[in-house]
Amino acid sequence: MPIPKDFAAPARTTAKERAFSQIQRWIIDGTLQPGEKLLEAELSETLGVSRTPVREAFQLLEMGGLVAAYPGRETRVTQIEKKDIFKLYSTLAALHALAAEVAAETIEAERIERLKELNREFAEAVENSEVYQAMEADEKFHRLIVEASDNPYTLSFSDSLQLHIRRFKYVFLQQHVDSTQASVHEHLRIIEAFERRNAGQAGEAMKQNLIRPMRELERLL
Amino acid sequence: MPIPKDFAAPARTTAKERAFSQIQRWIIDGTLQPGEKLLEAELSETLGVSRTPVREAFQLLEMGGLVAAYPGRETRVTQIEKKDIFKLYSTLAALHALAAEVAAETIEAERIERLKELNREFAEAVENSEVYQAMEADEKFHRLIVEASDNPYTLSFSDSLQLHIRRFKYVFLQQHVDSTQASVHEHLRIIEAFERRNAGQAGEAMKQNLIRPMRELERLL
DNA sequence: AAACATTTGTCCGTATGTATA
DNA sequence: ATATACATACGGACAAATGTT
Repeated sequence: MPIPKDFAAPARTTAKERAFSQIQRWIIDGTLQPGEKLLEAELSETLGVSRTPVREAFQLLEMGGLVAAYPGRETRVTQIEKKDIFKLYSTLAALHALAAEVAAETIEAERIERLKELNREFAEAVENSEVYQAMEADEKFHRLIVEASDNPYTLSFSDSLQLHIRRFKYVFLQQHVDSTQASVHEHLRIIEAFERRNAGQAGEAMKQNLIRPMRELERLL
Repeated sequence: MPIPKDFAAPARTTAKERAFSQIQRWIIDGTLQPGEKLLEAELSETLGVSRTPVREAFQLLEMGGLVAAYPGRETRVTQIEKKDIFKLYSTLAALHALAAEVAAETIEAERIERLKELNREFAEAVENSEVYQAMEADEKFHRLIVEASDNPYTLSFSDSLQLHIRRFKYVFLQQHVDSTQASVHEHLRIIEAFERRNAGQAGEAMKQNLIRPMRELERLL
């Protein structure tokens, strides 16, 4: 079989990117704690690269809001607090509602089928209390809708918010997430709205699907 | 008079930040054209700094979507096209509508007063066909509302979108913007909604205030 | 195909600035 | 207040990769 020419993204992976991804993971899963000071020298040794890619990674993380840099002084992991739940979810709800409205007008049958699949996966994971799998399926479900809305700005903002939310779940709830039967049904309502090309219903169902878990999270903390 | 201790942000300005700001300006005002290749060496000489801060600036610009980096190969200014008008404005409208709804519940009299001032400035600039001043006053008006909504995620996304929109206006319309009398009145409706603490009206008026100029821009191109 | 000219990616040294004793 | 230790910001050199002749 002929190898398909290294299609889509030949982009080789640089030391900077590896450093960035790894440090990001450590912040999200709590290995690097909120408020912790990051030392270039220490991390560069741990990661087996020089200080330059680590420095560059810090700056990217700063733009994403995962660390705060005080030039010439230090770089620290940002804090996160209960108030952020509302700020994160309300923003995400606004963006995903928009995405759902736009997607409702143009989404293809094939993508709808994929959404159904993902929701089945999600339901199964919920059934079996596999919280991590449920979270992943849920995120994929939402991301596919944002992709269908064909808006790179929304997509990038959404990814950024999801990261912070994930971090929140890890730090505060040790990965316990709000995957419930209710969410499965909300997903079905969204899919139904897509099939009927009903943008309004799609947007509303999407908002519901984000506002409800937000309230639950707030109640838990 | 005693100098006030370098209050709030003592944060010294680094070479990286200067490079970042300058290159960003050049991209937005079209000095650096869409699709143009950026050379580290050339820019570092122009800016009178070494390649390091320039490289760092490139990476930040990439996160903001103003340039695209192909690792090991090159970095280019991103393209922009008519389709982006809808993508940019619809996203901005969703975020600003949210901001207006939240702000309506909590905004203080003082800030409302400041909004009135800004809208007077805006109206005056529109009256005198000072398009640049009008654009600036309009942006300040919107930004103040987002600040009032007290959500750093929305604020940072909004700033990012405004940059792209500004770039759009420069590149396609040579700074001709859609500042009309209609916008002045829409601003008044938003202010009125704030005074009545009517979140729904605030959000709707805000959407109107963004969807209308979007349509006008689309018509013009 | 191979050597060349460019340009980027990475490393590390040094100066400058910051915090601490 | 001064000195000391330390971390960062920046520069410059080299290595690796790209695409070009």
